[in-house]
Amino acid sequence: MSKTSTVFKQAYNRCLALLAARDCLPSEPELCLALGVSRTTVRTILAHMAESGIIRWDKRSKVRLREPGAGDFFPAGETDSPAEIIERSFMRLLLAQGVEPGTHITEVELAREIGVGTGSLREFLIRFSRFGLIEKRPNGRWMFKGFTRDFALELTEIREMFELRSALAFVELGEASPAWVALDAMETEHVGFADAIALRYVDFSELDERFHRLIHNASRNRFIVDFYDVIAMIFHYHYQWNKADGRERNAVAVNEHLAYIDALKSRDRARVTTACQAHLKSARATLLRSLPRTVV
Amino acid sequence: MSKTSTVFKQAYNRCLALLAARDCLPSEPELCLALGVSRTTVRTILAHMAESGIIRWDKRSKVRLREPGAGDFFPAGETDSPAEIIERSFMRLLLAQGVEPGTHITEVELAREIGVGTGSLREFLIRFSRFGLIEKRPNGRWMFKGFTRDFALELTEIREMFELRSALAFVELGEASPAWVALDAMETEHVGFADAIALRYVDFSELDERFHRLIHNASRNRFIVDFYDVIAMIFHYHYQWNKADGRERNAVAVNEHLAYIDALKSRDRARVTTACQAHLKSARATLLRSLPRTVV
DNA sequence: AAAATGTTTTTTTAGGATAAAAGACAATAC
DNA sequence: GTATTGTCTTTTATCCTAAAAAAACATTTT
Repeated sequence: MSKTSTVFKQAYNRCLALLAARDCLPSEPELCLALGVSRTTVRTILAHMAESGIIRWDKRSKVRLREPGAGDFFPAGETDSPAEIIERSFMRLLLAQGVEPGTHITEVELAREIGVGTGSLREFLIRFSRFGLIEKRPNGRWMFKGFTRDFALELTEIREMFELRSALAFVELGEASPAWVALDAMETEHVGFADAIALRYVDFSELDERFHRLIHNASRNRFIVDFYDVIAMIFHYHYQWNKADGRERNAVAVNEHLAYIDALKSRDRARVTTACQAHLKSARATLLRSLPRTVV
Repeated sequence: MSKTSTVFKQAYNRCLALLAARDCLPSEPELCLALGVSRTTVRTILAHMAESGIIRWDKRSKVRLREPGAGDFFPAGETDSPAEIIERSFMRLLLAQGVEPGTHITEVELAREIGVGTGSLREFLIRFSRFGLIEKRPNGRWMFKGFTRDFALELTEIREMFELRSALAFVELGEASPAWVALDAMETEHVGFADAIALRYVDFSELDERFHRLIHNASRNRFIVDFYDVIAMIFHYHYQWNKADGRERNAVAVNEHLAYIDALKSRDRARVTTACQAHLKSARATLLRSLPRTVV
């Protein structure tokens, strides 16, 4: 097979949504900007819409013939790129399903199971191997190390080491650093969350990630910043499938963050150390508590 | 094209070397063991040797007909796997040639330059990106960040953090741990090096790597252990092309290692901290001193 | 003349084809 | 009966190719 047409399908769906609010479409270059794709793709979309009888397309006139229905959209499964499909399927396998540590698997087998080409899968596995959850074995085999208690402990050990160092580097930032402004903005966001926590608790993980990234950036060390990718991905997927006591957990985290922000603003290294360690300790406890039951 | 036959060519050369000392070859399974390849490959080698008139092969008899000459061996360039060629070419480009920070390059271009398929190259680049020296850009482009002073400082910052922690973990290892035995063996090796340093100073980098890996392993943290891969690769290639004052540098390092080993054996955390930091500080200085002249 | 459209060329991507290498099983020799 | 060889099947690594998407160029419309 050849390259998948997810760019086209996604843009097509977005274009249909766009059409719902208007009775004709703008010029091709304008559509390129609006949809974020090339003109080639825009023209493919227009041709497809004309063929489906949604618009009449003749040169510059692109008139809507009928209201686009639910059946005109490409289904959700088709609009995902192989990379997205792989990441989701793989993380589900790893975190939600909980693969036994030590399980071996071949690329071809996994590719067939997920329904993608071996090339895309291999690329993902190589990229993913730096997360320390899989290992390349001779003869193109991969070993799942499992999302174990050991993994969680090793991950949090590095996280605590890096974040404390970053937090202390944060304190040393000059008065003029934009990070202080960003920190203030985040404090406000956190306060907002504390009020509406019950309603929007799922969105908190996004704010959480931004908050910790802001701190890690203060280290001005690419290895520390990059390492947060590992943490962010694990937490993102892990919490997505373990929402059990998310509400209470996030309420606690918001308060810890606020104390942490307060400490940072005080520029007091001892206070920062205390607040940072307190928050990371509770984050570690949460992670450990929600480990898959199958592992020791 | 298809899979390269580097396994065959390498094994063929090794088999020729084997034949020089004997007048006939052993059984196929024995050759498999001796050469570390499958019987399929062994049989391909035997067939090739028979065709070249080096041996007469009939069932179990594999009699040498003539002394293998220099022309019978596959040339050095053909026996390297694409992965090896890529790694070497790329590191030369990066460290020896010194690419300007911010240089962009496409996969196809680089693949053509090195003379390998884009697939192999892409695989390498993805794996290599975790070293923090390159970055993937949209549209299959890659950006070289350059082997700059900043990179060296960021790298050594993490190294020092990780190694000190590992060294202190080493001290806590139980009396029965095999690491202590390994440490003793290494001490002996180091003493040997101190005597013959002038002759074998190039081999020291191998011992150096094993020594530091032994310490890092004590951390029992996969992220710390894995990170040493980055350091080892950088140092390996970097020193390979900057042998200027290798002799003196290694003499100093051997002595620092001996002091470091002594401190570890004393189980005295303060002494370990001092010895570890002293050695890492001088390693950092050496690295900084030998940075490409082109960068600031 | 400026902007849009029509057409062609280049680049990217994902998957597959193919030879290399490994492995499995059957047949044979010692 | 065990070790070795002959033959066949499976798996792997690499490169190639088709389609998708972007980009460039030419033409037309307002």
